[in-house]
Amino acid sequence: MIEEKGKSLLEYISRYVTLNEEEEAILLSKVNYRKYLKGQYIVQQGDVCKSSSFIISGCTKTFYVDNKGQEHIVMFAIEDWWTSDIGSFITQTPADYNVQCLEPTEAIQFSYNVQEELLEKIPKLERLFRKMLERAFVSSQKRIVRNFSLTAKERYLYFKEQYPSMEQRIPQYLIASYLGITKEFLSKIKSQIALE
Amino acid sequence: MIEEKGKSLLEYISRYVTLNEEEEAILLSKVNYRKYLKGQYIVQQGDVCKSSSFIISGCTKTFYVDNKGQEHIVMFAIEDWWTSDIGSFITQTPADYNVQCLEPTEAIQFSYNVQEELLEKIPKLERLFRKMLERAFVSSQKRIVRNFSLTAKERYLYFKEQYPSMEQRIPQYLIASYLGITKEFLSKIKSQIALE
DNA sequence: AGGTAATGTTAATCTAGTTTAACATTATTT
DNA sequence: AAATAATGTTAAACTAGATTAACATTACCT
Repeated sequence: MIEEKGKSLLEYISRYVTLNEEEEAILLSKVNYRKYLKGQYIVQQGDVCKSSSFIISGCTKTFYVDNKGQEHIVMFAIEDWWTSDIGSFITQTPADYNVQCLEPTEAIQFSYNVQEELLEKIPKLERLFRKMLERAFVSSQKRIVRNFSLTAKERYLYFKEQYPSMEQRIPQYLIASYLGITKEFLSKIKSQIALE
Repeated sequence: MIEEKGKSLLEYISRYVTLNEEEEAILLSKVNYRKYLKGQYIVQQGDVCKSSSFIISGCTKTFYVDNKGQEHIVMFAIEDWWTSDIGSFITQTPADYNVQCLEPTEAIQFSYNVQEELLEKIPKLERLFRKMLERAFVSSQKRIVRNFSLTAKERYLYFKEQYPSMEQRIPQYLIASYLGITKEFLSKIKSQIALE
């Protein structure tokens, strides 16, 4: 089961480090395959995030509910993306974010202990995670800059261009939240674009 | 020279991984100590960022000049912080950001090649960089959330509380830029706080 | 197929933060 | 000590985006 499902994960990993067959087998023997229904939570704000998930199929939203009860989308994840509340995962303290499935979602999960164990057995994986984090950090920084230097319309156009497949699958009001604007304003932007 | 200056770096590293004396010596023999005057650039937008810098003393700003000519502060760095344009550094492509010294600044620098070499000789360093990046990524994500869910005043108060020493050393108009507001509006916020 | 919940639109009013511009204060240089 | 540059303040007019509320459309459930 995992062997078959693990294909996309191994393919992903091979972009960063080269594992031999034995190492691949060890890895797949330790991780967990898990299926979620639409609407189910992978992580809940307040719980400790026990594992980080590599998405095989489906789509998730990561969001934060502020003290006024407002939901703010932090990120989306689709096939071949990782998702978790990293802050909670690395410190094993309660999560700030929720990760919820927008579609039926299949994931391969690394529990905290398994990840530690794997890093010990296959030290090459340190390099994998380092490189993944480098990229994640860079794109997070770039997003901060975009949020400051672009208007809402420019941010929307950028999102559309960068993640065309997400634009189709995700409701507009969630995209608005990701962009940091209201759904009404996104609607206005779209109609404005339409008659350009 | 490096031995003496390297103390704070080794201390910093020891918070993440344990190096033996030999490893510490190798590390210090490979890195470079460098002094900058106030106003000098460590990285310039458009150049490839050749090294990443650990600050021993002083203070830097990382900023981005957008296509309207506006400066946007991405981050500040003081003693015991790292700075560089990581995106440029890891891919060895032209930098998006400038890193400029706000004070006379001393730094220990890891060139790209030296970092690669060190990672090979002291694999434990993979773990160090992974852990540093985990923290950097988490705090970057948190900043995105703050920018969405807090008002300008709340963001300013948070900054003051988190980085009291920076608040003293850095001109208000740069802090305003970091917070994503104009200097005039920060001035207004401050006078409003003053008469509360 | 019909009913309900989820998603999307439009428009009026409002507000947090911007812009412009003039002036005040503090450092830095000579 | 004066002159200049850098930093900080105030206030009026303006705008990007929020809020509210009513309505339209689409998807989902039985």
